[in-house]
This record gives sequence, C-alpha cells and structure tokens, in this order.
Amino acid sequence: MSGAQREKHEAILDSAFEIFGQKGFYETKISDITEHAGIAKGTMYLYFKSKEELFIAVTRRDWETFLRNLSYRVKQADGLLPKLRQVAEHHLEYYYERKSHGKIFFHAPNNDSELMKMMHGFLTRYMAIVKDVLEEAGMPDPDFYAKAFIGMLDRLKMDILFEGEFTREELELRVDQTVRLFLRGSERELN
Amino acid sequence: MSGAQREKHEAILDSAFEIFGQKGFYETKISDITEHAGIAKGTMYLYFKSKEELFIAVTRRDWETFLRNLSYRVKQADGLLPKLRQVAEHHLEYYYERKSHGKIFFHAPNNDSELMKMMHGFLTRYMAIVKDVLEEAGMPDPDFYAKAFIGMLDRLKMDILFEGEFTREELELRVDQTVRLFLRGSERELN
Amino acid sequence: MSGAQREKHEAILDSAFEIFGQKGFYETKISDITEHAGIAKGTMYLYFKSKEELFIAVTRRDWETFLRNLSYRVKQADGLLPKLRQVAEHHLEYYYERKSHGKIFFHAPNNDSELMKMMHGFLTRYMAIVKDVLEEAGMPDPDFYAKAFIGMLDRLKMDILFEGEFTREELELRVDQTVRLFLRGSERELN
Amino acid sequence: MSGAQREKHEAILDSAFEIFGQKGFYETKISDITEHAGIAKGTMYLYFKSKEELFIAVTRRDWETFLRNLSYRVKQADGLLPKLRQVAEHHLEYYYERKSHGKIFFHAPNNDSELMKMMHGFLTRYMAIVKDVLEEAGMPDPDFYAKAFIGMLDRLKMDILFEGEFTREELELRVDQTVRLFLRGSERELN
DNA sequence: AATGAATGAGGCTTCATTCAT
DNA sequence: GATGAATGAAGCCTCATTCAT
Repeated sequence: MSGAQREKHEAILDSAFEIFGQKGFYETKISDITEHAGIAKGTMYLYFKSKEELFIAVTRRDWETFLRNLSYRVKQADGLLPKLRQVAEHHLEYYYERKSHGKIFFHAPNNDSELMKMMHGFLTRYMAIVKDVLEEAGMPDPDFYAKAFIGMLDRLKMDILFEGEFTREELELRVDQTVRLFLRGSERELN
Repeated sequence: MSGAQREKHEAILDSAFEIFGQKGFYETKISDITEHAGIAKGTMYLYFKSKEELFIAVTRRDWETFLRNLSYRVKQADGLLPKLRQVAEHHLEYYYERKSHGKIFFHAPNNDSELMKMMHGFLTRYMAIVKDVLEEAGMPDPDFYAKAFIGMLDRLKMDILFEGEFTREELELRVDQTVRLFLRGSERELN
Repeated sequence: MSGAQREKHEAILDSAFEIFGQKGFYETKISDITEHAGIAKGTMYLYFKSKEELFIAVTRRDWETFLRNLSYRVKQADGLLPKLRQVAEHHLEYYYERKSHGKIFFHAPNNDSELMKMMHGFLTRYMAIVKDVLEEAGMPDPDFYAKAFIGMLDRLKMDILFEGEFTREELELRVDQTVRLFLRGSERELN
Repeated sequence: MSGAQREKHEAILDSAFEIFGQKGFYETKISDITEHAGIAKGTMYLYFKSKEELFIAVTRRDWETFLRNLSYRVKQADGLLPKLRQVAEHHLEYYYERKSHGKIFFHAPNNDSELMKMMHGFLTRYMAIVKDVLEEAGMPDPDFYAKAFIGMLDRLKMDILFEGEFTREELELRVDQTVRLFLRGSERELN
C-alpha cells in the first residue's frame, strides 16, 4: 500500500469513527461515511470488505491506541497509587475526548463473532494491565479487584457521555475519589 | 382494554423481551416476535405503534420490575451493610436470570430520544435508591459513591453474561467481595 | 396457498416467462417483471426466494408442459412414422409459439447447479421419450438415433427463432423433410 | 500496431477466451481477464472499446479459425462421404477441444445486435460450406440437408461438453454413425 | 379484533469504465 | 503506452408498515 493509499485508509477510518460514533453501527449508512470522507461510495470497498469489516477496523484502531497509551502511562508511573491514578485518568480522559462519539460504545453489529472475539480480547488485555499493577503491589485476588476498579471507572463514563456540562476539573476530582474509594473504602467516611 | 386484550398485550411483550434479548433491536424482525407470540404481524400494530414503541414498552416493563423489586428488598433489609448486600445481590441476580438475553442491554435503537430519556430516568431512579441508602447511613457525597458502587456491580455483568459457567455460588461470592471492597477498600488487603 | 395466491403465482411466472424470454436472465431486472405483472417489487419475493429461483420455476413449468404435451401426442399416434412426426411437429411448434422468447433458451444464469441439474434431467426425459419410440420399433442403438433426431429438429429452431417470416406451412414442410431424412437418409436423393 | 502491441492484443484475447469460456459473459469480470493476462485493468481499454467488443473479438477469432480449418479440411477430402466425415470430425473435435469452455457457447451478451449479426453471419458461412459439399454431390434442397446435418452434429456437443468421460474413440464412433445416418437413414436398421 | 398479503423506500454492494500519473 | 485508484450508476433484496377482508 502506497503512502497516499495509507492516508486514504486512515481518512476512511477517521470518518467512520466519527459517524459510527455519532449514530451507531446500524443507523450509519456507508454513504454517510464516504460523503464525510469526501470520496465515492465504491472507494470504501477498495479498502474494506464490508460495513462490518470497517466497523471492526475502526474499533480495533481505537482500542489499540487506548491500550498502547495506557501501557505507556502505567509504565511511567511509580507505585500503586500513581499507577492507579494513571489508569483512572486515562480511562476517563478517553471518554472525555469521545463525548460526541458515545454511540460507538453501545451499537456494534450483532451476530458478528469476529467482533465479539476482538472485544473480548481487548477487555482481557485491559484487565491484564490493571491486574499486573495490583499483583505487583501484592494485592490478593487481583482479577476481582481489577474488574471492580474498571467497573467504577466505566460507570462514570455515563456521566461524561451524557452530561453535557461535565468539565475537565470534575474529571480530576473523579479520578481522586475513585482511587481513594478503591483503596480505602467508603466506610471510614461515615461519622 | 379487556382481559383477553391485556393478556395478548403481555404475550407480545413476553415474546418481544425474548427475541430482542437474544438478537438485539436491529437484528430482530417484527415477524420474529409475532411468530414467537403465535399471532399475525398486523396484530402487533393494534397494541403498539411501532417497533420502537414496542422496544420501549419492553424495556420499561423490565426496568419497572427491576426497581420495584429492588425497593422492596432494600426496605426489608436493615442497616447499611445488609442493604448494600441486597442491592448487589439484586443487581447480579438480574443479569444472572437474563444470561441468554444479553443483547437487549447492548442494542437499543439509536436516535430515539424517548428511549434515551427513559433510560436516563431509570438510571437516575436506580441511583437514587442507592443514594438514599448511603445518605441514610451518613455517607458524604452519596452521589459519587452510589455511582461507583453500581459501576462495580455492572462491570461484573460482563462475566455473568459472557462466561457460560458462571454459577450461583460465584454470584454470592462476588456480592460479598464487592460490598466489602466498597466499604473497606482494597488497601488493607496488602501485606 | 389460496386460489388468489395461486393466480398471482402464475401471473408472476407468466410475466417472468415473457420478460426473461425477451431479454434473457441477466438483462432482466426484477422490476421489469413485477411492473409487467402489475405488482410491487417486494411481492415477487413472497412467492419466490430469489431471481434465480424464479428463473428456475419458469423454466421448470415450461419444460414440464413441453414434456407432458409430447407424451400425450406420442401416445395418441400409432406406428413409428406417425410418432416421429408428432415429435417433430411438437418440437418445432414449441419454438414457433415462442418466436419472441428466444432469449430464454440461451441465457440462463451460470453457476447455478440446481438449474443445470434440472436442465439435464429434462433433456434426459425428452430423449427417453424419443428413445422409447425408436426402441419400440426395433431400432438398434436408440440412444444415438434419438439424439440425432432431436439434434436435427433443434437446429431448425434457429430458423424459426431468427427468421421473422417463418410460416406455419414451412413448419409442416420441415417436419416432413426431417422425418424422411431421419428414416431414409439423404443418399437416395442423389441422382 | 507494433509487434509488441499485437502480442498483447492476442494475449488479451487468449485470456478472454479462457475466462469467458469458463464463466460466460455475464459472470466474467474484466479484472478476471486482465489478471489472467497479467496486465492492468485499464490496459484492456487501450485495445478494446468495451467488454462487449472484447467478447465479440474473441468470438470472431474463434469462429474464423473454425471456418478456416473447416474449409481446408473439406478441400483436402475428395468425394461426398469423405467430405462429410471431415465436417463431422471437425465439428466434434472443435467442442472436444473446448470441453472446459462450454459456457462461451451459452452465455453471450444479449441485446447486442452486432454480435447477433456476426453469429448469424458465421452460421450462414458454416452452412454454405456444407451446402456446397452437398450441392456438388447433386443433393436436392441442400439448404435443408445442410442444416439437418449440422443439427445432428450440434446435438452431440451436449454429450461432449457435459459428459466428463467422453473419449476420443467415442468421438470417432459418433462421426461414423452420424454420417451414416445422414446418408442412409435409420429405417434400414429395423428388422 | 385479527389477519397476512402487499407495498415500496432504502441500503449494501458490484463492477465497467475513466483518467491522472 | 501502461497503470490501477477512483467513480457512481444500477440492481437485488429486506422488512416495517398498511389495509382490505
């Protein structure tokens, strides 16, 4: 693939990410994407075999970036608390930057086992990263704790995606709160 | 609406819940539902205005039951810990009973603002119930803690929905762990 | 299938025969056929699974009629010569009546093994009928002679289909000539 | 046109013959042909105006060869019987060598009057050659006899094209039988 | 009220052809 | 001349919805 082709490949992925993100898989027409990309409908089929394949490619690229950045940030930080803060910050920032692309997280095509496998793989890799952080710190049952931590973070995405006025400051606050809750529990907050 | 009509209304909702749950909104055909209900395609339109309306009605009925049962269980329990245990158990049991209906949680119709509003309303009511429990116990920032608690629980639904071998015993174990983590944090588990 | 449905089924077959016959399989659009039948595009799919299936059904109906009529005519006639005359007349009349449907004989869909099998089956049945006539008369190697006789007839279809001015009288003349040639050869015509 | 160009021209025709023969006109993509020829898609359009033109050129070349060879063989032979044997042998050999290219005979493009005219012209020339042979021998109504003879031969092509196990020996046998039937008729074979 | 045949808008995809390099 | 990326018209088919019975 030449340089120009790689660029167009990326441009289609960009447009697809944009439109799938706004409308979800089923409500998105190929023509929506190609018009947004400024190309003809047929051109998309030179780069991707089908609408499903395109969606998968978009999702894969997004997740790979997510995981790559997460790994990097976790590696840079030192100690359990800083590492967990990085995870939390990264997770929430990810959704923060995708405020207007919420649909992509909810409307993947059904019955597509390739996609399902891929998603499962990504979730596993995400969990593994967090699990490693916990394990390194000597946490018992790190599987469970990793899931719970990610769960707390993921629930907050709803606020970010659906509350228009969510600010960057609130984001930082949530990071603090979440990490604190995770480590120290809520009980001691009681009078 | 006569009694016979109410019965048919319910029968359609039952079939719709079944099929939407298995295939998701977009991959479900009206004819799938009406065949499963043993009625003619046109009959559905005597009871519901459109496919979207039917989906909304299904979702509403499911959520109302969810919230009603939750309220009841929380009211029965006494004290923070028992109440949180009820919330956790109820949440996980809900998914446990819907193991084979996972698609309904991921594939709602897009661009349907009525549904979006409704979903938001339900989430708010769910949160309010948990928030009340926390507030009653004197927890500060109960909004945040409620979200975090629900988030932890909701993350675990992935395991339930996608791991075939998830057992009832594991469910109880998760309830314990989650409540404990929520109250006491993970820090003290470290050596 | 109700009476009205059976009628529509036939009406679609009639239109399909008409249009496929004029344009061939590939140049025919489903909308050509449904417009000719005075129905909506989707309606055709209530009666036939696909364009291929429709074509197969059209072909099958035409061939079945062909073979049924042939059998009947051959049964009515008595003796080798009269029977062969019936075969020849029937064969040529068939094309004569389909002067304006020539394309259907040349443009079936490729790569459709069901159709291929069916065509082969019909040809075999056709040949078997002629073979029986010859065998009954004590002709040796009836397989070969049956093929040759049908071949002579079939070649003449080109004249019928592509020469606009082919008349009914010429048809009768060809019947005579063909049967005579088949039985007595051309040699004795030489001086 | 330079020598190199003429070679490419021929190479495209060769590939087109191969692929059209295997898949028929409609199921063949230009890219199938150009890939088989090892050239770019656009290159084909430097040599032929369209897919139809290419098909016509392929057909013309094939038929011209057919007729040239036939003329030569007929000229070499001496007497009615040997000449007819040459025609029969040549006809059957033609299909025998094209066993794997059957589709080309059944799937020409429709609605292309140029092709139709050409085909008609070739058939006429073929018939004229046979007719001359018969006329020369003093056969009356040579038009009809020529058609009948070719018809017998052409029917046998079905066996050759569709019966995998058709051998060279069977071919010779068919030649004998066909010529004999044509000259002496089948009647005298009866007891 | 119930039916289910009919409708037809609309989307995905293919592929012959063009044209800038 | 040769390339092959890009184009976009065109067709098959689906399925939510309607309506005559």
